[in-house]
Amino acid sequence: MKVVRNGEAQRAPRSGIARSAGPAADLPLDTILRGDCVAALSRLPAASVDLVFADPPYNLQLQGELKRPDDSRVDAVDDAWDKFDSFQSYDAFTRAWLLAVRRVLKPTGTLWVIGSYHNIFRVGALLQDLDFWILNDIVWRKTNPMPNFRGRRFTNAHETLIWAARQPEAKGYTFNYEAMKAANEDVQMRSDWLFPICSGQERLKDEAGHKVHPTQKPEALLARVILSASKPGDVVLDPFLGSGTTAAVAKRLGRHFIGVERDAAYADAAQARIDAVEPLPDLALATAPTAREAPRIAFNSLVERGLVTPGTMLTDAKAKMRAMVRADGTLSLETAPGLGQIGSIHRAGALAQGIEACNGWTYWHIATGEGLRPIDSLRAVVRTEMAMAAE
Amino acid sequence: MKVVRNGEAQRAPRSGIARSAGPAADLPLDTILRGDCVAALSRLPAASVDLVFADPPYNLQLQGELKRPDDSRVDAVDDAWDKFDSFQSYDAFTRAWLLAVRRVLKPTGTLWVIGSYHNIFRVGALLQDLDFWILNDIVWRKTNPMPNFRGRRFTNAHETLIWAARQPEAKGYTFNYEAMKAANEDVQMRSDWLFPICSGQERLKDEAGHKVHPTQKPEALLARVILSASKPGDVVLDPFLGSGTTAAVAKRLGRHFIGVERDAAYADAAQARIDAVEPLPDLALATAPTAREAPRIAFNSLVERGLVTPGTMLTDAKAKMRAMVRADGTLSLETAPGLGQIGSIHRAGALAQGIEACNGWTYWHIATGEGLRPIDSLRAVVRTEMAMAAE
DNA sequence: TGCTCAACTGAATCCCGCC
DNA sequence: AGGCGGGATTCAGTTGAGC
Repeated sequence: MKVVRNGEAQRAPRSGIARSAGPAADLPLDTILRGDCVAALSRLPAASVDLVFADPPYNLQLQGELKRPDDSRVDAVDDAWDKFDSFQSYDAFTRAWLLAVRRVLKPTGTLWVIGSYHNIFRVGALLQDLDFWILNDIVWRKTNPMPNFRGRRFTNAHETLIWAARQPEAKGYTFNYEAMKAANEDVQMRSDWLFPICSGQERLKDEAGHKVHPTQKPEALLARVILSASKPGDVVLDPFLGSGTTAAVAKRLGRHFIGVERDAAYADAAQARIDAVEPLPDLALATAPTAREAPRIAFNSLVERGLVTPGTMLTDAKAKMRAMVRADGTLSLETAPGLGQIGSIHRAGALAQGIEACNGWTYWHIATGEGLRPIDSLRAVVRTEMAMAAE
Repeated sequence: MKVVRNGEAQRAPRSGIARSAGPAADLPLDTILRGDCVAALSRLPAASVDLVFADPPYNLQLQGELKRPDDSRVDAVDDAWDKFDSFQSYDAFTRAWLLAVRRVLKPTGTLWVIGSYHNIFRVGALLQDLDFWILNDIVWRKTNPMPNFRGRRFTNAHETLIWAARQPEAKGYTFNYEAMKAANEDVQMRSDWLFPICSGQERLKDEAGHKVHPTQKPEALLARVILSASKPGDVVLDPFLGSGTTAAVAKRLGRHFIGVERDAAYADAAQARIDAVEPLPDLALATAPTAREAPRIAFNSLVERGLVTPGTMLTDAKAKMRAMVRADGTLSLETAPGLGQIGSIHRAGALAQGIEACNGWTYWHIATGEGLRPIDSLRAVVRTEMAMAAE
């Protein structure tokens, strides 16, 4: 399928603050659009949204009354009405809203969809058919799932989320790797997440004490989605807003939201909920400075600043390989025979090990009063100096 | 789509003894059929198999080569059998073997398929299209998955299994509910299972020490599948036998097996492996208990559960050092100058003291009505929740 | 024999900005 | 827009050599 790509998307700055460039002026930011999501999305400018979270109808095939995905009642429920028709119309519905989402997503934008085994396989296959690019499937493990009452199956204790980029080979999508790792005891965040279901105080209830929405998602789940895949100031869209969890969490986390909801009662409850949310202060939001986003420092600038003197010998951590620092910031390998023994700290490190690539900042060490230290520690000094100078 | 149903299917007895009636006389029991699985299955009698476990190619669609941070190359699954021209051709392949499986399944039979996000959505959607009836999707959580080396996604730490009945409203399929519950410390077995990947002694190696099959599954996984969904004496079919895990476990557990494998080297290795298996005595066929998961709690989960609010200030025991809790569960040191003052509770604690490592749980304290308390004291609440969700 | 440590490994759709 | 090159990136576990 040929996909229309939009050229107007803004590029986020490579370094500096993590907050993205401002959203397009004609976006209905921080509002709930009432009505059908495909129609509402078609009125938004193309390539304007950073992150989409979608919690579509699950197409639960309950015995008895059947409803179409658009919630219209099936006129004549007779025996001829078979499941294939139901899947087909669910697929058509899914395809329609996925295409609408694709149009409003920035090229660097990503999409999350949550579902259960009733619908998630269809959604995932359609995502692939429509040329989205799956980045992960995520399992939400419920601490407190509903038990299986009949004892005829395993307790259905999880739901599945799919995280997908707008297109294959998407570069530049947001993934706050360091924040996720730090949030997970300093090991990489995995694809299986553990959260309680939404209950207690968090669960919206009407005056009669009945739950407002049958499938309200926990805020913790949305918080992890939004924190992992967006930056403060980004635009988060939820085409099936329901009780408004996505919008409430986005607001609290300093993101803009756009919600679409066609049920007036849901939209009213969501609006009231969102209004009561107090955004967190900026300081509690700034994403951890990632190594990738840190200002680039050339090794040569260490030489220029006098932190490293030309002629200094660098070694690897075991002091086996040696290289001399030259005045232009390149290294000269001491022991390598033949040609090509001069290059950047990275090339020299790769040559020293006989491998293709190497991070010279961590490979090469310099002798100090307290023993060998990686030259990366000198770069930290420069970075600190620059940060102080900027204030 | 209209699905061809086989009229010759036998009706299983409505109730009765746990051990199934004997298998059909013309079944090639306990053998490996060499060749293409669709062709092999077409030669089996219809409605003759109780349980199918299928581990089809995943269609991984790997692009280039991947290297670890130490520059070593990841030994990827690049075999020809995993390559498909398009999703369309993968779908055609899948549809063909699913239809072949449907024919040989008894009306009470069930099918398991394992896959990853690369293929499982297509398999699941096709199962539904072909009128199978999904009973559960099961998540195999890996204790020791391969990390994400580039830090651009979540660690892909699970695979998905679909458990489906041959047809909707299937009655009389086997689910050993009590055995599963007993194996799970007397609470219902959930849809998320925790197992290590297959390695060590269990992993088949050739004379040169290379793995025989790139994707050998752990026996523990197959044991749970077979113990949950079949009875002793049942016929278990694996259309993609590979290294023979399904057959080996089936034999050990007192089930008959039929394996199909077209690669001669795989089939030879599987045959040798199966020959070495000693079936368990009848009395020992009771299920083995599963180990409980050691609860590991991230500070972030306290934030996600609302036990600690973003913006809260933590201090050390003497209230000298201060740090602010951020929305993603990381801390921001208040007094450290320059960059790099954001990190996990452990990193922040180490930074605050100028030491290499620190247990943030005991270092950081939170103000309560009864004075400062270590944040470790907040973990008990989460531990209780997690213990209930653990296996 | 027992301990330590280095080396190796696993179904993986794994970078990005600048010229 | 394609190529170049700086430089960022890993967890749990097994095996075997060395002491």
